[in-house]
Amino acid sequence: MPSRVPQERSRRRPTRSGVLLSEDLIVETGLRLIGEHGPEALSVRRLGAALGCDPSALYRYFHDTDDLVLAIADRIIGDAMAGFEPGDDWVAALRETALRVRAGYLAHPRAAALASHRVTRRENEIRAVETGIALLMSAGFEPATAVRFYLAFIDTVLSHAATDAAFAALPRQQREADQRAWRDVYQDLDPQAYPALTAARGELPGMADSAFEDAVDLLLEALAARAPANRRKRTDAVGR
Amino acid sequence: MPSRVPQERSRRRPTRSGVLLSEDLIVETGLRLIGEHGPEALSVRRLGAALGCDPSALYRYFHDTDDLVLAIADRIIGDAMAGFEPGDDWVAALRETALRVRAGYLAHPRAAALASHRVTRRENEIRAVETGIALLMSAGFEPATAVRFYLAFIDTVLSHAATDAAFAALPRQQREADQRAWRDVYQDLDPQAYPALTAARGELPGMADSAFEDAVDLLLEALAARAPANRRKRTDAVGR
DNA sequence: CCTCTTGCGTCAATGCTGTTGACATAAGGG
DNA sequence: CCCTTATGTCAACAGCATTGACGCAAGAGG
Repeated sequence: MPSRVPQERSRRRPTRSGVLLSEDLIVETGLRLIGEHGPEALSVRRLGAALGCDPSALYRYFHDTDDLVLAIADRIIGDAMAGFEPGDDWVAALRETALRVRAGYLAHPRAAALASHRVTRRENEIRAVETGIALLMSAGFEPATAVRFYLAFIDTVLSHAATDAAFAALPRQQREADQRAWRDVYQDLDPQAYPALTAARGELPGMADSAFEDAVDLLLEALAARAPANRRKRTDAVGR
Repeated sequence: MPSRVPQERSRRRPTRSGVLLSEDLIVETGLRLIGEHGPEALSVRRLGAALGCDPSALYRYFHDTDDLVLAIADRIIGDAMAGFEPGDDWVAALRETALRVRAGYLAHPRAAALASHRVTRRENEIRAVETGIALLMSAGFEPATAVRFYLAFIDTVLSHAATDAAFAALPRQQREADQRAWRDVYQDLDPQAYPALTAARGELPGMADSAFEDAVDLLLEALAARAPANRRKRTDAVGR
């Protein structure tokens, strides 16, 4: 069997039920399936049924299911970063990247649970990596350092976003129970055994909120402090 | 079928191959399977084969496979923080907390990947939160700030640890493909379209490594910079 | 010591899952 | 208009979790 996943398709044939398949349509249907019925609903058989085609037809478009998952992940990235143009302030640009990625994951929490820990190797991700490393190099970091710190930055962003998405993907009951936990369980503790928690008692409900922005801001603060071009403005040393 | 998972067992019968099953033995065998043959080796069939019993016998001990995974995860949690005593240096103490959590997750990635986004509300977690907030208050932070920053810290640690565990939990093929991705795909890019990636080409293989320590160190750096008691030593203002 | 109950290991079956090789049909270039 | 071949379909395989029925034997009661 030669390459089942050709680059371009000139001979598009409708399926028995009349649908014209395409990579985009499959990815969108997969995203919809996951959104409606949870991540476990993404199987070639269900996808085939939802699309009105034989399950094996999908292998004409994706090498295997993992390939499909990566395509879905890359679509989320692309949607999140669509229209993004970094300005002059590299810190602000990285901050917006962080917020956009998080928003993208929260828009598809159940798909994010599946996709958030993967390297997609596809166009949208590559463009995002290019932009991020360029921003850090414009801050004066050497290429090696820029790569390391970009990785630390984007891993923090993706990890937090995945956590927030996983929380958002929980059933309402579990989600609210988790939120109440910080108020209920942590309120009646032995002051002797837990002095710090007792002192901070009134502040604990805030634990239910996401620490995403605090974490990102702290990280960017440390990066700004270490940046050779210390003035938060892009040096344009690397151009564009 | 009445409760297949009784609390106590008085009538223990050896399996056909002579093994006496028990919850502990099953959990240990599961951990061993994962350790020896990778996370994908944990299936009721393989576990049955490894134990020398019919796969369905496991359902006498665990309600379903998720129940089994949680039982395994439960054993992991206690191990990670066992014997931890924070010293005088609050930054070093938080750093060790981070490393311990990550090590505990990485030791048993598949179980960790499943359990890592939940609030346990149990003793070990509460003690860790107490210790962490106490450390930040000893650095001079107000209770409200200490709570916020502890959340940012522990969320970063848990999220990164979950990411690393999720990666380690991938099937071998996908894991190796993800690692190769940075070397293969990102090497032959159009220098015009991707100047930063081209400049950093030689450094990209490092992207396959974990950014955990960089991220934690950057975060602790920012916290130390913001700490009112700026000398990295605990003030003992909060006691303990 | 025998008998009866029932816990628990075993077997077989169900219905999922991904994946692939062979086949048929129609699209569209020459 | 015909021929190549891309692409949708079909059937089959192997592996997965799970469960109901079955029967052996462990251990309690007499």
